[in-house]
Amino acid sequence: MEEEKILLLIDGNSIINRAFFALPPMDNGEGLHTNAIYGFLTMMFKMIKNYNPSHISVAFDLKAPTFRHRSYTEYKAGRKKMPFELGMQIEPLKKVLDAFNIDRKELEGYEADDIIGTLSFEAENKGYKVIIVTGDKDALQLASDNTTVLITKKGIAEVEEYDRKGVIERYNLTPEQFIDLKGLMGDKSDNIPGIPGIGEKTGIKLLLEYDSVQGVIDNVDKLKGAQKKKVEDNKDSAIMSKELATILRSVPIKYTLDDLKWGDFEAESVFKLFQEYKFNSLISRIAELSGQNGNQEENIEVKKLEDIKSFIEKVSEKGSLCIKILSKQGNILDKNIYKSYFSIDGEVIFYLDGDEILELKDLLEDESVEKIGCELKADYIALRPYGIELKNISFDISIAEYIIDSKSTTSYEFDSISNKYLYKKVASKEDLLGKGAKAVDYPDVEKTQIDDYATGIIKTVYGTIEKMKEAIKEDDMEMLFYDMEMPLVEVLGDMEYTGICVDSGIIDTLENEFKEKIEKTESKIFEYSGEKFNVNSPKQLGVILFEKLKLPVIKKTKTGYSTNAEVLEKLKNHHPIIDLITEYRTVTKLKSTYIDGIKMLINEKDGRIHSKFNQTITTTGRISSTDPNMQNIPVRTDMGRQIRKVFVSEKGKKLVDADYSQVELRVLAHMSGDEHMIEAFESGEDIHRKTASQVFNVPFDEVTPELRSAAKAVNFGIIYGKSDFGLSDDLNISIVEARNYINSYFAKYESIKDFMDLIVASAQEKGYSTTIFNRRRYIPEIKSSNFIDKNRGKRAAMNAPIQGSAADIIKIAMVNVYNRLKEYGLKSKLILQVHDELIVEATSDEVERVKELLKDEMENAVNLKVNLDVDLNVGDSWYETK
DNA sequence: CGCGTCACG
DNA sequence: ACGTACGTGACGCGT
Repeated sequence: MEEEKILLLIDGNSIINRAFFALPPMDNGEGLHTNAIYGFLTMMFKMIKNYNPSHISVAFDLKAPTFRHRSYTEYKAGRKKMPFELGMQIEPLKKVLDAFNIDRKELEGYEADDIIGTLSFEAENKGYKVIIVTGDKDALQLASDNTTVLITKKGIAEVEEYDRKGVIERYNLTPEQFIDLKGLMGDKSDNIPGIPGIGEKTGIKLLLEYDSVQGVIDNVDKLKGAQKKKVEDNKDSAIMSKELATILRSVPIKYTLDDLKWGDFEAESVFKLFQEYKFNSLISRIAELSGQNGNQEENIEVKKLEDIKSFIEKVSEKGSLCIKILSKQGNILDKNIYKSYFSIDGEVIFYLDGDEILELKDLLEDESVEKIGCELKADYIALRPYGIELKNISFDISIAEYIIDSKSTTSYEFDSISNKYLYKKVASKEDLLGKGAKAVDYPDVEKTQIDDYATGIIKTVYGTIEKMKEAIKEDDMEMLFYDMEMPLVEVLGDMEYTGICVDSGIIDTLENEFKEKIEKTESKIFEYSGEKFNVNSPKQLGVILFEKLKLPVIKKTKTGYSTNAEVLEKLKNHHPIIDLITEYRTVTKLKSTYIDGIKMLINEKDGRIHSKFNQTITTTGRISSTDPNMQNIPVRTDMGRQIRKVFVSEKGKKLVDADYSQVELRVLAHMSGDEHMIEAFESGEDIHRKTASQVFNVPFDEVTPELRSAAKAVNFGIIYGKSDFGLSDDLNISIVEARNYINSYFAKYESIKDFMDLIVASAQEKGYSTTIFNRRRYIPEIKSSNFIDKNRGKRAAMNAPIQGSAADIIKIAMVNVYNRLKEYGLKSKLILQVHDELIVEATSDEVERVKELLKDEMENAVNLKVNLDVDLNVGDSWYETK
């Protein structure tokens, strides 16, 4: 059966006009107003979705006079000129339509209406269904059984639908009579006179009686009084008005209906325009639209992997295999695989059910077969309970996209990658499982949907991998990607799978200790406040402190009084309740986040915590940790540090903790090449004291504690681009003094100053800054005209190379440590990374070798202009490794 | 789900 | 003159 032909006709001028006045102003940041284009497009997309047209054309008016002007010079006289902000949007809209390969028409001497009338006439006769969209009711005359006219109401969001029947119901008139109505009542907006004094109501009444303008004129004698006179006096005007209001249905325009076919377009050109116009929310729609029409992919074959032997042969020959494993919810240590999918070429996809994966163990562990995919760490972990160690994880598109553009706002899931590179909408994890779900929860999800989901991932991998390889090469990030990030996938997977042991006895002890302390402190707080309230509610606390106890308000937040630690510090001498509140805050934080939070996450099978390490989160290249976050376990205060007693080594093992000393400052010394800073590190002395002695020109032995802490604050401040204001606040000195410190610092370390200036200038020019290993961070806001954003961008530009290079270095060290432990056949395992610190759980007999290995690999991860220095500590718990 | 708060490097 | 240090994640509250 032939596909139904549906023609969508849009009155371009009418709709863009409506859109302009209906939407608040928008612009693309470069002076181009965009609200009308945006409105037009959202309207058009809605129509495409609702009516699924096979053909589309958009008709425009031209500035040149039309035949109507020639027959009636007053036609459309007095119309206001198009606002400048709207006029500038017409050409860009046409560009978008062209990019979509949507037909558009304009014809000198005729209006958009007439073009629409002509196209709809032919289409109707050829059996099309026609949909006309306009804001102008005149078009109702075109309604018929096969032509539906949509009139926008209230802006552009809603439309009223009229077919022939609809017009009759609404107006008691046929579509043809609608022209007669215009003849009688005229049209103010077009300056069509009609018969003065006859409006919509009278007009309809007359037409019901006499059928048409001619009918009314012929029967003028039957009318009475003033009405009779009006009609007699304006006969010619009525006839002319009807002519003016009649939409032509045979304008001399050359076309064939086939030219109006819709659906075949270059998604990339649309994407580029949407980027230029900053239509971020519309970008994902491109994929939908291209999927909906013409471009649709043929369905890929998904079939059971039967002939394992020949499959293995083929894979070995090809040397690469794309994998996606879907798991059921369950314990990380259990066999949870629901279905595994494989492809060699992206054209045929094979699957195995559940435990059948064991048949591919050798292949998956074959170092000579590259494994490609998306978020392969999950596949690595899913295989571990089966005794399978996925080897040679060589290309992960999620990680590739992360290093290509590590925006903090974008997701690196395959569906957004597909959107960006392929302009195709594929079923996302959320589409498959619903919000929040993390694993396949069979049988909630239809089998075919699951296959489609896996297919989407594998197609995306094959569709994007070559483009990504090019981008990586282009940006000189091959070492970063192939030698650091990709090997790290297995390392992080292994860390996650291994986990860290917790001592539940200690957790319970601490829990009770904290609980008692909280209760005691709370009741003392209530004594002082004279009433019970929720101390954890900043709102209620604010009322007690600043209204009931009338303490001075130090700072306000958007929503009320600020009660943060800084404010409480300033209030502590005003009232004894303050110290209690601070105490309460500290202890509840420790209990809720670190005791209760961690307790919930202890694995019931092995009594360990399997924190997740994420490789695609931070903008700088650092790793992040969640569930729980093992990278912010307290250490700075004594009470907080107690938490570290919870994290222990297994019996017969030790924790070996290795941390880099001043790695970021060393990176700064290296990158800037500053001779004095390098010399400071080469001296092997305490770096902050050494800095103080250099900057303030005092002998090393005479550096006072104050000078040392000033130097330390400046050293750190420099890394973050801190201002004199911030420094003065930190050190409790005047801004002038702080500025003097910074000036002396830069006077001594001239090359650091030059380096920082260079980074900022380069980021301003190129839009990004880079680490030692060419990791990029894009900083578009550095070009912002907003002072605050711009300055924040500058600071980010200065910090990213330092923080990022340090992240690069420890990643190299991690990969090397992991490989050496394996290579030597040691049982010790790398289990944690905390930015500049690695923790290995070592069997007692291996402790010495592990210490040596850690120090060696970490200090020699890279060769900088300064040495790297690692401190080692060993203990039975994390608390002891200090 | 945004906000305020606070834990880490 | 602007506002004032980079990068994270988790919790409880209140809408």
